[in-house]
Amino acid sequence: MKTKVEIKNLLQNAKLKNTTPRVVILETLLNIKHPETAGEIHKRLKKNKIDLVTLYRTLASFEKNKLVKRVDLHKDAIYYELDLDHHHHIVCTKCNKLERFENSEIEKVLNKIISKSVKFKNIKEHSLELFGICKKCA
Amino acid sequence: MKTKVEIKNLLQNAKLKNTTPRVVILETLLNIKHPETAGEIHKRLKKNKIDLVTLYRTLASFEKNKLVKRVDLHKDAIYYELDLDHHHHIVCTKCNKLERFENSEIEKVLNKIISKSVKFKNIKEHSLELFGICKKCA
DNA sequence: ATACAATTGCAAACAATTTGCAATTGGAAA
DNA sequence: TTTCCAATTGCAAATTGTTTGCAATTGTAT
Repeated sequence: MKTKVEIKNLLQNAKLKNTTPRVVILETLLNIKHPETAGEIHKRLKKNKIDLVTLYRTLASFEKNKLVKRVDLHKDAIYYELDLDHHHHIVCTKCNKLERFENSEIEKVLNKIISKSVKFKNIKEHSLELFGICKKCA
Repeated sequence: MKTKVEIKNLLQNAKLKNTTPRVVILETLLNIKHPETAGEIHKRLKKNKIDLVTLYRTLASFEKNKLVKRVDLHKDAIYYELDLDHHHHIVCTKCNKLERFENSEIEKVLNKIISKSVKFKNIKEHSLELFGICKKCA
């Protein structure tokens, strides 16, 4: 669990004003284990009366500052997640269960790929999600 | 370039009726080099007066039948692409230029990942896109 | 040639996300 | 501290992307 001070630092490093909505949203995101849509995150903010529009704008600025990333789950809305530790997901296309994973080999492969690229010489980010049927559903 | 007969076979294999809109959409998709949104694809269909709704429904059924896949380009709409040959993309976040790539090592890494998984024992599909700044923009 | 389920087009609804603008707020500078 | 200004927020309304309902049409198995 991050302290108030650490949260404040995250904002400061990103050169973002230390406002109540931002702190609350950041605290909330820290409690979420899996990617959620803006609507879902907004429900969690209920008691704090933070406008959905503010949430969208905050997510956008967090995204620009690499605090947050989008995750494509092949659904019809955008899923967001804190991006403090790099990881990926396996998604069950039947029950929507999620499993996180990390993998260091991927980075090596990506480096090889980029060295072969004509138009690019480095990568800033990448997305990788796996889809399948979980053991329970199978 | 695929012939009429091949297109017909693609539909038949997917157990989809061989209708004019589907053939036209499939032909169109075959001519597109990079993922496009439903709106963009629809513009290409102009002369053929195929309804945007039909396109959405067709893309959905093609997707279910693995003829088409969604590609997440971190934009605010869904991008679609024919999925006849497996590949990924590198995206320039500045000028939106795209480069395709294939990589066989990825599959090996994915197999390792799945063998470590608690909840999953195999993967049906995966998405992998890279984001960066292209040489021209850098 | 017929019949029925699958597919289509149109209109309208819906959901997610963005924009405009006036009021409020945080923090740098006095 | 107090002042001041740009950054941020909330509300209302607009926009964009996507889906749904239903009657008319079409493809294919019989």
